[in-house]
Amino acid sequence: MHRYTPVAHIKSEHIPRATIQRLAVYVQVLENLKRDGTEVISSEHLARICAVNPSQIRKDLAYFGEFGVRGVGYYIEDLISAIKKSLGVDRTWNCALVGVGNLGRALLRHKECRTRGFNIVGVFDCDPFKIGEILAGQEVICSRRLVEKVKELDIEIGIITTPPERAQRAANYLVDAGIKGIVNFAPTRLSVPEEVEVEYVDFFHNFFNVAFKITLRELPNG
Amino acid sequence: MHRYTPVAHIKSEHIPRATIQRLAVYVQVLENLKRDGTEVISSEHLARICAVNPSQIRKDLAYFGEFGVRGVGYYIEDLISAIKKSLGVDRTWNCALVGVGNLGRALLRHKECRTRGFNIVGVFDCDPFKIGEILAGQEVICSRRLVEKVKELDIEIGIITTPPERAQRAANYLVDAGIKGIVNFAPTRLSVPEEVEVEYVDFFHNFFNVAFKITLRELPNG
DNA sequence: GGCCTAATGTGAAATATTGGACAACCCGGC
DNA sequence: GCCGGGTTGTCCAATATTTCACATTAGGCC
Ligand SMILES: NC(=O)c1ccc[n+]([C@@H]2O[C@H](COP(=O)([O-])OP(=O)(O)OC[C@H]3O[C@@H](n4cnc5c(N)ncnc54)[C@H](O)[C@@H]3O)[C@@H](O)[C@H]2O)c1
Ligand SMILES: NC(=O)c1ccc[n+]([C@@H]2O[C@H](COP(=O)([O-])OP(=O)(O)OC[C@H]3O[C@@H](n4cnc5c(N)ncnc54)[C@H](O)[C@@H]3O)[C@@H](O)[C@H]2O)c1
Repeated sequence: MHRYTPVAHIKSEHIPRATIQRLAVYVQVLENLKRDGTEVISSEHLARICAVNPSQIRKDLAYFGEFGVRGVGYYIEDLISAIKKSLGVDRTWNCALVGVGNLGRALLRHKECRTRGFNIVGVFDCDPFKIGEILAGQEVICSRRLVEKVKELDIEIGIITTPPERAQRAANYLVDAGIKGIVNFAPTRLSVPEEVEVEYVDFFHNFFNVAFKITLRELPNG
Repeated sequence: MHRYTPVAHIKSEHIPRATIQRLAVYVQVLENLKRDGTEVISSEHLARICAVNPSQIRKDLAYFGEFGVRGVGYYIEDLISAIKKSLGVDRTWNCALVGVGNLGRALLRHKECRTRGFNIVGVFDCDPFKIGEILAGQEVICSRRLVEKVKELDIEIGIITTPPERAQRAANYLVDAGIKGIVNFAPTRLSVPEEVEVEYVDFFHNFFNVAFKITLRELPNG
């Protein structure tokens, strides 16, 4: 029927958001396993670690191709490559960081951004005292110069770490500069044209989740 | 049939995780609207801002009670209180921060943790050079003293911001101390007893999502 | 007080996601 | 080359979630 394809990149019509989320988890777990020297893993074993159902994993992978070997399992190294390629993170994405405060600095110093393929190549702020400062080897640039710099540095993704009341303005600059996607750490919804992809990061959501789950447990009926 | 209950806290049997996620978004948006002086909002208007379906919002709220006024909409202040109460964040949760590196410091300095109800009352690290240091008014304590301190300070939630290879150890300390929930920022899955709630925070998942969505768009078929 | 408008709360239909079962098939041993 | 154990890929049933449609009801106006 169909040929065996070691590392395919076949796309099904629509992929659930939840699948993408889980694929990111699988990569994380697989990279840790690889570091520990494991070479092959079954969907059942991976499922136990990720606390999901084994067929869930196989189904998630099936959206993109056939990466396993029947009777054996998945070769971890190959699987990591295959998932990364499927997600579009088998390459480097140039990013602009807008807003150099506590969080922006923590991100800049975080080497893993680069190793995971998100390379911060431009650092912007509007505070005249910060402009010109060198951080992690990068000069802080005035955010008005975003349009010019985004083109020059071939930036595709903008990271917003300004205070919330400034986030929309930062987004506007990024949109004007022709950015393709925005990762917004400020706790505000942004309004951007339809062709720009926005992801909101808010770890208070995670705190809320824990609080809620604890509260539920402590309810009379468990 | 049923009485009108201004701020109820009625629980349906099972609430989708996605609903909790969205409720957190609603709170964020509502608090911004409140700050701008808006007092009443309809599900339709809120839905537009959050980019969801209006009946989705009404259904999400219906899990917990009836918070709106027919023909009018929702009184924002009341709705915020109602959602917070429903999620279990209408109170303060005492938290322990384990691991005082780049990210840990950024969190400590972030005043919003407190205003959102998550109060970091204990700061722990295993590095002898960091123990004793004062950060944001808090003394860094040796993580071996977690058991003792968690009881003393009435801590219920642990925040892990250690390097990934140390995260499991930090989790073990927290579990031994009788913590109820863990928010783990290290990119590793943890193994903890069934009665401890764990939430994983990894903003690379958000970066992956953006990358994936951009990649999809640029595919031949759009 | 009754009527009209507007927006909620909700049951039922549509859709999406997950889990279970099993045929297909790889690999090593004989 | 064939056989048996083991694990994938996939179809289908079960379940969960989202959306629709509308009856219901609050509030303002006459
Ligand atoms: N610090 C944390 O741990 C943390 C956690 C969660 C969310 N956040 C969110 O991340 C954002 C940043 O937090 P922070 O603690 O780093 O704040 P911060 O005040 O330390 O830093 C904000 C930076 O943005 C710059 N800025 C303001 N307006 C700008 C503009 N228009 N263009 C470019 N730069 C601009 C400021 O000059 C400043 O350097 C906030 O929205 C905050 O709510 C922070
Ligand atoms: N910095 C970021 O922006 C960022 C972003 C995403 C994820 N993370 C993750 O967050 C974690 C922390 O990142 P970081 O940049 O702050 O790292 P870091 O190395 O700056 O800090 C880690 C801290 O943990 C302490 N520590 C180590 N083992 C410990 C133990 N057993 N008990 C208590 N403390 C211990 C260390 O002494 C150090 O102070 C990492 O797992 C990282 O992958 C960081």
